[in-house]
Amino acid sequence: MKTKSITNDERSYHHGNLFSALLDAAEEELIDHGMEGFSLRGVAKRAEVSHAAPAHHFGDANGLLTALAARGFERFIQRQRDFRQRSAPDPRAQLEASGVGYVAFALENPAIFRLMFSSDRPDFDDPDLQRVAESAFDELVEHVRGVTEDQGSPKKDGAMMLDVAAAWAVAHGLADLLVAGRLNTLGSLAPRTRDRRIAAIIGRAIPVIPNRR
Amino acid sequence: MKTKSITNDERSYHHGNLFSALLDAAEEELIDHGMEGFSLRGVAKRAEVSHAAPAHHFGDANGLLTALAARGFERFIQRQRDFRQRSAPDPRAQLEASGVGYVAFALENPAIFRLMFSSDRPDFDDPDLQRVAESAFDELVEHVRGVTEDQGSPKKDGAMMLDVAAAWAVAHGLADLLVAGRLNTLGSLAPRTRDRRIAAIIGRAIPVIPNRR
DNA sequence: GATTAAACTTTTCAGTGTCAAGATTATCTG
DNA sequence: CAGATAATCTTGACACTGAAAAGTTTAATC
Repeated sequence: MKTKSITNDERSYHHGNLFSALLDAAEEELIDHGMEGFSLRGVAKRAEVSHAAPAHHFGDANGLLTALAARGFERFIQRQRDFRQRSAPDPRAQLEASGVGYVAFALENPAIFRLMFSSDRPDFDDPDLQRVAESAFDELVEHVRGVTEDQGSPKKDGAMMLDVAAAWAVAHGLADLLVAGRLNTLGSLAPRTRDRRIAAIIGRAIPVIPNRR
Repeated sequence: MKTKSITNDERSYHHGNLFSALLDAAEEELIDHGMEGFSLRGVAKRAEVSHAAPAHHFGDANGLLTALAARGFERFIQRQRDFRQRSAPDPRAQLEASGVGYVAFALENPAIFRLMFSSDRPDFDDPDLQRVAESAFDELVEHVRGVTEDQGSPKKDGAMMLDVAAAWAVAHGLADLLVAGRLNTLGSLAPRTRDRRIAAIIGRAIPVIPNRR
């Protein structure tokens, strides 16, 4: 009956696109209060909807966070592509650009990044989340392969795995430590010089000279 | 009056050493239920004490977690020392051993590790926690310096900072990804070979040949 | 245009962290 | 060795949380 006439025509009993509205609200809630103070009821209040409304779309609170993490991974992938496009086309520059994008995403979205990598709450058995998380991993592997093949020495799978682990670990370590505010010698630098240092560090992950060991 | 005679003579009104008993209980709680399902009342129940008892020793729940994180850092430092002692004495081996110890601690104490590095709850302005966390950082810096000085090329502070960031980032990245179960190509290896790979990766962080760039 | 399904609300419940007030024991002072 | 005082722990209350159940409103379908 009483269609609360908000500025816009929206807001009848059925919200229309509560699903994405709740994701937005959840992201804000996470940014404002952190994982610690995250509250499903707070999210519902933000979306101007009853506290039980989210359940219908996401099951429970962790379901909402799972969907939010999945959306995070999509943007995460996209951000790395952005950095690659603006970079030189040679494989090594491309890999380093991916890493800089990895870290940039983390610094731009610390709450989401932590949700994606340092939380028990998202359900990584969820098909959507699993698919998009794997896809992020696959792109990394592809760019590592690009570098090693470019260096003329096609490696067998074991050595390849070592390179992937090394590249991923540096990028992730930098991102996680910077987000936690633990690497301020790097973090307090101006963005441009900071990104140059990050690229340099990531470059070390895959040695130019074929390592013996 | 009624001293409930437990097997031991303990358990009067005053517990005696509730402080450390609560830390132990909190650690178990964290291991069993994760940061997600951590409950102060659950901790109190484990220590067979009323739900408000922890407050007197730790203020609030985050205070308890702060103290737990601090104890974690002490063990963290100790674990790295263990690995160093069993390793060759040359600077590079010492640094790599530190890194392997870093990762080993994380894999042995995933819940505590996450509390130390990926949680908002501990208060890093707390003097105790801050001191011990800095001390962990200092040892790392010292061993990085050891490697670079050993290579004959004494670097100025900027380059030194880069080396520290690189070494820390790889170790931390490996630890965090392994704990999250995201690096199973590495994580599913037998411990000994796994540790060899980890040492190799960490070694890359500080290039043998002075990098130009 | 009636029936069915989907979207959302209201109510309720057990569990949480924190605070205030009370009970018990240890410690310190004379 | 008392008597006071402080430290330690318990009890009870409160506002808040996530989830489940049942009810209400709108959309979709036949």
